[in-house]
Amino acid sequence: MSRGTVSRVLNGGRYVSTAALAAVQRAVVETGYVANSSARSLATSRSGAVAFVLTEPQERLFEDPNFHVLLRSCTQALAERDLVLMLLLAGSAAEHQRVLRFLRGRHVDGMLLVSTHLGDPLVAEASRSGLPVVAAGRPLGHEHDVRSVAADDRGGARAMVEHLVARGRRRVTTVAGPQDTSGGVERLAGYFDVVGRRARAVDVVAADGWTHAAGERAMARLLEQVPDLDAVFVASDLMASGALAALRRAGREVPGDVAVGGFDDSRVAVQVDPPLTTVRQPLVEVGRRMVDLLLAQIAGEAEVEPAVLPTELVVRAST
Amino acid sequence: MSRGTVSRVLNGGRYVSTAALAAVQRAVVETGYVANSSARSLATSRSGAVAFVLTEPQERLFEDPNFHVLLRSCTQALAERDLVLMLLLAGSAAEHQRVLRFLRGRHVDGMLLVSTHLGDPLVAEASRSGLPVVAAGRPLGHEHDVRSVAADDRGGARAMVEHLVARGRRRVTTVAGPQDTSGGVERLAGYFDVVGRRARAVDVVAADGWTHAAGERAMARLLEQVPDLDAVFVASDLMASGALAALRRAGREVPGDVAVGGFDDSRVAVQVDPPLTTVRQPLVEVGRRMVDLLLAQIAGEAEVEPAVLPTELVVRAST
DNA sequence: TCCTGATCTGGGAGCGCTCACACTACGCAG
DNA sequence: CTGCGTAGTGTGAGCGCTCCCAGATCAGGA
Repeated sequence: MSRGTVSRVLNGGRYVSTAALAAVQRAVVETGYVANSSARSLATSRSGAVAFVLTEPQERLFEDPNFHVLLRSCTQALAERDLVLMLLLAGSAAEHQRVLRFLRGRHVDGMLLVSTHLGDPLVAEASRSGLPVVAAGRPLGHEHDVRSVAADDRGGARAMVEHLVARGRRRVTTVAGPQDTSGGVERLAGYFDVVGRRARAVDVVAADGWTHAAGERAMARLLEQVPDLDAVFVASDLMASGALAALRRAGREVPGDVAVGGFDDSRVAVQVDPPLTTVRQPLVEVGRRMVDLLLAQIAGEAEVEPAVLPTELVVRAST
Repeated sequence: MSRGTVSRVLNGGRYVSTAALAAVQRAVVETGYVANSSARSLATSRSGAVAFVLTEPQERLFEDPNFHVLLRSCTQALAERDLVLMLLLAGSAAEHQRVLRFLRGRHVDGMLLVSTHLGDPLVAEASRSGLPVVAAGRPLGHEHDVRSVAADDRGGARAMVEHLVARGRRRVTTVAGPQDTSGGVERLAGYFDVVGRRARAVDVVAADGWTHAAGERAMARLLEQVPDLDAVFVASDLMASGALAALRRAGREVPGDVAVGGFDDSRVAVQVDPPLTTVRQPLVEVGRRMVDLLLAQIAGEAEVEPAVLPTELVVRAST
């Protein structure tokens, strides 16, 4: 039995007699043989691993459940294709350098880029390196050279604001997300789509982060600027939980005095009181599609159309 | 300039002249050379990667912030030593098989085992395989053959129950965690340490999961069994947030009617209303120590003493 | 002067695979 | 009977490193 035959069996078994195939398979089971991955990588120049790169400072990562849903969904989708996920953090400058060195070392076959900000140098470097890359969310400033998968942020925001208006609310305000991220920009655009000419500058406060605390701060400021507001669309559930805290502290009833709408339909939406009306983002699907796009790119397929997945309004007690 | 010299420079530079060293370093910078990791792995039979294995069904992973703190801390600690973390899920039987095959293929130099249950076959396999392994939390049934790092669950629980008693509460009950996990068992033991002879069977309800929903269910049952309870120690913050919901639904004021103590000091502790008195688990430190122990084991050091890290009572408004 | 040991360099061997190609055997059409 | 295509097998080469040994150079002591 030659090495070549064994290798053929292990890689799909074309041009192998049934006798040889059975013999090899039996031997594999008996000896518990597992191919050495480094040797295989060296010979094929494919590592079987994909990097999942988080460009985000500590606080958000600790807090935001969205990342974890995405992380899990990507891990699973990769595992189904016998690929493994390597988790890389690129929050600080030092980490950033390490990630770049790592990618250049061709440890991985591709890269999933999560939560990028406008001007993030990693996006530019990634697109320049020639390594297959797929971003979660529209990569601001690199829409044309980096493939991406995103939820329909703008459409979802529009649906939410329309819902608030349909509930009879007169003064619909918004706590927007950070404006250097695609989610922040798009969801605010959706708000303006509906509010249109009636929009006033004071009705909008952009939070300085996607966190609970940032949502609380932004809501407090919004209450100062617009004391008679009766509805607020908050650009994420986590920020909305902070907004609820600010409203409670100000003595406003939800939804009696103020209707609150969130975004994401993450688990915090049902853990707060009252449960949040929100916009469901199909994050599990986003993860799967990211993996699909990445594998297509690794295989050399040339599709560049970014994927945009539909969102869905989920009505609960807060509006 | 020979390959040998270059290799020597790249690996610490013993027995290299300063001239050669400078020349190689310059060349590396100029050409942007990065060593190929598969080739290096093949030659050294070290992969530079460590597996982070989650043995847990979907729901908990989505919910519990503890995992993410641990995940991040391990990722960071590994990165500082130029190692990379591979995330593996072993929730279902199929995933389980894949993980085993993966480990046997020597893709990784070691394994961090998180959230194991009593009777988990992965623990047995891991300890048998000879691959360096460190578990988070005492690995029930394998305390002597698998190294571990854990917080002082029992001591922390004791401090919390003592605190409730010191607050003048007469009927201190507990929502315990699942009894097939070390956290569940140890924290309940800490409760009994304080309550001692006065303990009654009806005062204890073990939840069937570590989730918000499980905490809510368990609390509802506890209220049925002990209508006059005036304090409850809940074995995790996430479950405590569920317990708060159940108490609110039953019309009980917190902390007026019922004092509620949690465990973990995760971010949910400060996001619920009222903020939870809880027990801080040094999870970041746990992650670092796990990595330390694992690297020591990989290096062949023989220490087997499991690490137990101190906890700390954090008093907030719920008690 | 010669020997010894320390420092440094070069190159062969080998890590465990896959790939490409040469080769055999065999069936079937011309 | 010859030629040709196809299924199946064996083998050399090579992926890009590290390890190890042989050899060169040089300083310092006998």
